Amino acid sequence: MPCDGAFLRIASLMSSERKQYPFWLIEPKWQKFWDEQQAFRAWNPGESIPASHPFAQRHGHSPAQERPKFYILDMFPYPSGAGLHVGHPEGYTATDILSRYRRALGFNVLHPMGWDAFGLPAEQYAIKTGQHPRTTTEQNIATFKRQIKSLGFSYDWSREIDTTDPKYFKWSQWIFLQLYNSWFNPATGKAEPIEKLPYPPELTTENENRAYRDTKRLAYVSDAPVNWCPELGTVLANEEVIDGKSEVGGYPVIRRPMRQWMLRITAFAERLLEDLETIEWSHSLKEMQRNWIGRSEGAQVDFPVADRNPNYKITVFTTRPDTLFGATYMVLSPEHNLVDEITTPQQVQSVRAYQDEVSRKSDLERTELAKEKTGVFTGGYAINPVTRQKIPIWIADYVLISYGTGAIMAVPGHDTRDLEFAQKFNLPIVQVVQPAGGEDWRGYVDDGISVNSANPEISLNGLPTPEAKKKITAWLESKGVGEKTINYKLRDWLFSRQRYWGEPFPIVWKKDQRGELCHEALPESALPVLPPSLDDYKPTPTGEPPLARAKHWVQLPDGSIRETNTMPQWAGSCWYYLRYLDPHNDQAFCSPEAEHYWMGNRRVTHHASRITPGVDLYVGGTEHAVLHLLYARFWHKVLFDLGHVSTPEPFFKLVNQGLILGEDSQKMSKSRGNVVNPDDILAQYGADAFRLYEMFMGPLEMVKPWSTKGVEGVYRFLGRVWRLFVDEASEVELEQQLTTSASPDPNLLASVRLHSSIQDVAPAASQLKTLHACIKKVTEDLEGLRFNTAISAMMIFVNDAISWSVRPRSVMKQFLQLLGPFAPHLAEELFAKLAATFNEQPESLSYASWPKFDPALLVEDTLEIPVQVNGKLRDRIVVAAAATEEQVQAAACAAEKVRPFLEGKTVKKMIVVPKKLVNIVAA
RNA sequence: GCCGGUGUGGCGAAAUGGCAGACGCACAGGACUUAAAAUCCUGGGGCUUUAAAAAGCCGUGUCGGUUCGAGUCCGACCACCGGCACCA
Repeated sequence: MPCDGAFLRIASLMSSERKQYPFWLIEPKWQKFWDEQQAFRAWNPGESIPASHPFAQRHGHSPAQERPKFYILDMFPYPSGAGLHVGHPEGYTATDILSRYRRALGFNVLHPMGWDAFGLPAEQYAIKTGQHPRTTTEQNIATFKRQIKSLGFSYDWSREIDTTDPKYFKWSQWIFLQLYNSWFNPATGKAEPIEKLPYPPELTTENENRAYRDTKRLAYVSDAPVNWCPELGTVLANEEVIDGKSEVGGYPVIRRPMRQWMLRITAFAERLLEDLETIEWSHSLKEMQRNWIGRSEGAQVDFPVADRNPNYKITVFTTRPDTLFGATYMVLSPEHNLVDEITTPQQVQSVRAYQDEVSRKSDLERTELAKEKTGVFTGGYAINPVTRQKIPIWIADYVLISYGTGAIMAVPGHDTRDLEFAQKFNLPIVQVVQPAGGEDWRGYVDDGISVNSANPEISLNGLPTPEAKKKITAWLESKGVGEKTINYKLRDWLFSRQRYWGEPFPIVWKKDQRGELCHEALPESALPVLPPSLDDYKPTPTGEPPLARAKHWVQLPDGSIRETNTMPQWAGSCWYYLRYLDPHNDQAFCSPEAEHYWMGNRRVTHHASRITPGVDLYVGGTEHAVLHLLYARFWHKVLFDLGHVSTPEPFFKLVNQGLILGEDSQKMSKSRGNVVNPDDILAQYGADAFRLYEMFMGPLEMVKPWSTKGVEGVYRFLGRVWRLFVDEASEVELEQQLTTSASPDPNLLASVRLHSSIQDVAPAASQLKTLHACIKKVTEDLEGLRFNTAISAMMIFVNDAISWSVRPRSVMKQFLQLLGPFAPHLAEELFAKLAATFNEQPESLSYASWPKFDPALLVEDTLEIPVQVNGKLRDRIVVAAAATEEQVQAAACAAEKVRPFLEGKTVKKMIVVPKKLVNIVAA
């Protein structure tokens, strides 16, 4: 495919359509210039800055760490074979504009880019074609990088990272070891080194200690049922399964017990929830995280099993302990481990049959498709601890083993699901809550007043639900049969995958004295653990990872064997923002100095004390709301507890860019044929127009449809800017030269002369007003991330300035500074031309200090003020800006079109909003 | 079902409680041109009255409220988009 930039530019040059301005000469010229100059290199503490670098020229020789920092981050892309789509540059343009703006304000800006390159698509492609994933990954990265570079983003490419680079994933593995070698201390609420773990006194042998230790690690091995996707040949995390299908590819997922690595994210549930208060994320995103964590407050209650050894008890979790008197039966999940104990001989057959039937159902069949409740009676009974009645124990698949305790007390009177079940199976339904509004109590699930809820020791009758909950919980606690509990929906993170293209675990398995397999961490010196080379990357049907095929790699000389699972794609993206801080450090994932400077805080923080900003601004799509963003927060907190980072949260402010839809307002997809290829747009209109259009479409966070006509609009605007600055005759000459010259030579741009109206004269008051209104609007809008209205402010400036017969150089120069962050190539070109024409010291626009607006210049002498009568606009009056309220009132009443509306009426009141409006209330 | 977001011209959109529709697209008219493209200028919410200038009325999803004044604040509802969902 001839998708080379130069080729496309020549092709577009030859097309009949006349171009607005020679962007195809300007854009590569400045991209090359920035590259050669390393213009956007961010400086770490202690680094010496070459005197020739524009940062040094602007800020002198003072060390970088004395400048305020600004860390502005994009979600790094997965370099797919399809190349960049128009959604990527939306966020990237926004952050680029802000990076350039912050540099102009004098900040030391860290704005890096990298590649999240481990993952399934590369591996599947490898299986299909037989190429090593490394090869395709490198090709894809090269394409992405070329496309991203052609947009002129001001990334510090010296910090580029690639998660598949052993120099990078060495530290992903290192962080895994930190998790492995830590435990969560509930007393301190923090991750602590595993060496500090206290052992219960009853453990005596080292084997017992080891087994205990292994159950406490933040990275642990579990045999619980997991989401297995046969089609992908791997297990998946809960977060990667949507409606019972794999997020990638949409293949069926079944539950199956497998020995897997888990990360103890649940220990951090409360902190992950609480700390959302300390960061500036969108309301909806925080809500999604809260939802996923799914905290609910309630009580655990023990129900003794009747007619059995009293040690048998069923523990349930309920958010409605106040309805305990209404619990008329119990339901266990079919997988619950007490089912076998409880089931009576008569019921064994039907229970087994049901368990068997359920186990064959996918999650989708168990939930979405199941309209009718199913279940069977176990034959066993439990004792309701408050009514002392025997209540039947059922099993049913509407009770999930993975939530709460895997068992419920059923209160059919006040729970929709229990009611449905009870009606189907003729189980007793009693009322224990009286609705406040007199509705039917059956199936009433909201708060009300407790009724029928008393035994000789306790009565809830007459109490509103919240008080009834408190009272019964306290009573249960006093009896030792229950306690207040907080339950989370969040499950521990399934962290291993049966894949080739991922980080190997730094873990080996050995046999202990008794011949049992146990795991052991490799020492740090063994890192990075490189994956073996394989001929066959295909998953195995048994679920054994493909790495197991590399026999020599798996077997170590001392007889131990390597862990053959690999880490999920999220591992690399969990901490990449930290590696950017110090990407070439081979002694640590990042130096403490770099971490303190870039993640630390020089500004004053607001409310709670623990807050430090971390990444100042993070921009990316919502699709990572509960995956990457939750996992990264979790890892960051562990690193924080262990003293490796200085902030509890990684990303202080986070903005989601909205999805860009196709021209037909539908999601872009190949099948719909509405996909816009950035390369095409770039070839036709140039990078500056592309960037500007993506920002002009509407607010960053909104979902919005693409319009190629809209690109033409901003492209015309850039053409107007060009013509505002350059001499038309000299441009015609350039065009003629271009038609004769074989290859486009950027040096030809030198022949373009500045427009003769641009002169070194003092600006008129009206010109200054136009300029300063623009400075004010653009500055304020950049602070508020309102790129679309900032651009319209610049359009207003140009629409005005184009009619000026004299264009004062100082005004035009400041306008270019405003334009710079948005359309950097064009602005640099004109900025340089301006300097050259007036023999000014050439200055890099990238580091020129941001213009300041002067409010005094915006003050008007006279004002046009609308006059309303009874809230309806009737006329406008012109008054002196200094006019008193009385004068304004008099002028308003005297206005020609106002008088007819006052005739025969008395003026009751007059509202005068200074400099804004007059409203006359008359009756 | 629960949670969140969004509803403004033909379209993308803009408006610290104070002139609704800035800016742009599309469209229409004009200038330039042999012509077209490009460019430049002008005009566009709806309805009614008028030959016209002009004037009046209506208008920000629907209904109601607060206010001198509501796209904006409050209450109820409707539609669309996104997330979660047999979560006890």
